[in-house]
Amino acid sequence: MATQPRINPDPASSAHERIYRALRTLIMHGEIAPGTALTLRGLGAEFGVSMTPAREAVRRLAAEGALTLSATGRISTPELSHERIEELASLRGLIEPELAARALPRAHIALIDRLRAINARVSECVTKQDAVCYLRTNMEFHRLIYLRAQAPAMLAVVETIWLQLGPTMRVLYETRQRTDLQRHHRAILSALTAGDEPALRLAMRSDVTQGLKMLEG
Amino acid sequence: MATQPRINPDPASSAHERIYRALRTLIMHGEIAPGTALTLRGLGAEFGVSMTPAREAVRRLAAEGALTLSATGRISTPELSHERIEELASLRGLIEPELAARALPRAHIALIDRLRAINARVSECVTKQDAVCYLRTNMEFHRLIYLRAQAPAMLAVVETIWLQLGPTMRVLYETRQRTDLQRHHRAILSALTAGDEPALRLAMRSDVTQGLKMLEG
DNA sequence: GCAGACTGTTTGTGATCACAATGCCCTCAT
DNA sequence: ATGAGGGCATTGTGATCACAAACAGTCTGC
Repeated sequence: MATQPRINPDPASSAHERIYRALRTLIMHGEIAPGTALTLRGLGAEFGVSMTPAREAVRRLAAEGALTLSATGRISTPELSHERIEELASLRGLIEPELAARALPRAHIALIDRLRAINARVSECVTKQDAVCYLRTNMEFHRLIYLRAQAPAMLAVVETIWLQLGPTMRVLYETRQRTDLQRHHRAILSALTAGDEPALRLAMRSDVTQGLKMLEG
Repeated sequence: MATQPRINPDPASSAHERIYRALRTLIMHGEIAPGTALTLRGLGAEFGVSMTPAREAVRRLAAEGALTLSATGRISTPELSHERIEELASLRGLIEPELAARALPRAHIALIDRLRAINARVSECVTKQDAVCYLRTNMEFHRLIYLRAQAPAMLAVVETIWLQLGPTMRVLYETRQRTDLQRHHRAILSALTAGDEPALRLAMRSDVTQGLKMLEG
């Protein structure tokens, strides 16, 4: 691999940024099983770069909790304990209703229509039994609401939590019964339409907590 | 600077870890003003290492929001907008009461005594008009409570938020009147002693939100 | 048969270097 | 006096290398 002259000076497409985004998406969508081992040289080779940018991407993802570094520096996707899952679920249950409530005053009919469209795609994923598809479109649903809240710092925290849950959620949604996954989304849409903040907070909290609580005990 | 042979193989004291911890403490305690520029070579020289570990520490801190990377890659401590401060304050107001409530069943008299001792040191810092001292001991007070909650993921999120607020809080606490900074801490101690969860949640929320809300508007 | 030592390989860490882009400051023309 | 232009120092990026620790496989000795 010869030294590649830097063609593109755009910082948004620097080597470590590309690896970071690619890995982040894979992890958040649950496309990497918990406990999977990664290597810097492997990642570098996979993306056609040296170890340096791979290391930076890994460090960044580790700081966000998306990857685990062992005591000896080995890299792997995290295997979450039940306690940790409960904590992360509680955090979602605290923050996401707040984001929804902040989005509510700005939720016009156009937004709700787009949400309905995404929700239809969520249903497709459920009937197709496609966990990755489900996770991706479900996050899209939530993110579209939260973007309206104009609260980037809160959204960043929530996305970090999604990231930490990613590998585990995939396993989770493949082993559980999929009944009524859509009920909460319908309740969210109703509350958004009616402008009913307490109902919205409740529906959001249920949607977020329900799927994860069943892992405990 | 000649190549330093690796004396200490302990991963907890690797070069990038040392820089990370040192910088993190400085930032969280508000010892670096918002908008201060840093350089990789400068940090490396300061800690007697090359750019490589400095870069990793910076990348990690940037991922946590403790440092800002400009579009051209320049490194600086963040200058938070009022909106962002409000968001971070709201997050604290959501999460920290929950942590306190989780700690409550485990809060024995020994813990409360230690909290009283820390609180006395907080008072000293206030009378000394020492902002850094105040921030450090105040965080110690909160962290000691939250450690009892046995919720490492939640605590990590909260500490990340403290980290983001660090440089700004210093400025904040130097320009405001310091009346009744201790009132909330006393209320927290009372509620802990009485085992009164609703009062504890309320006192914690007030303590956390009060100081930061005055920046808006 | 099996546990423990050993060896070759893999892997993360940190240093160093080349490079391009950025930022800064001085100069000069208007 | 001021703003535009140019050259130089500074800075982040990525590649490459040396090194030591960790891991995995085998082999030996009991």
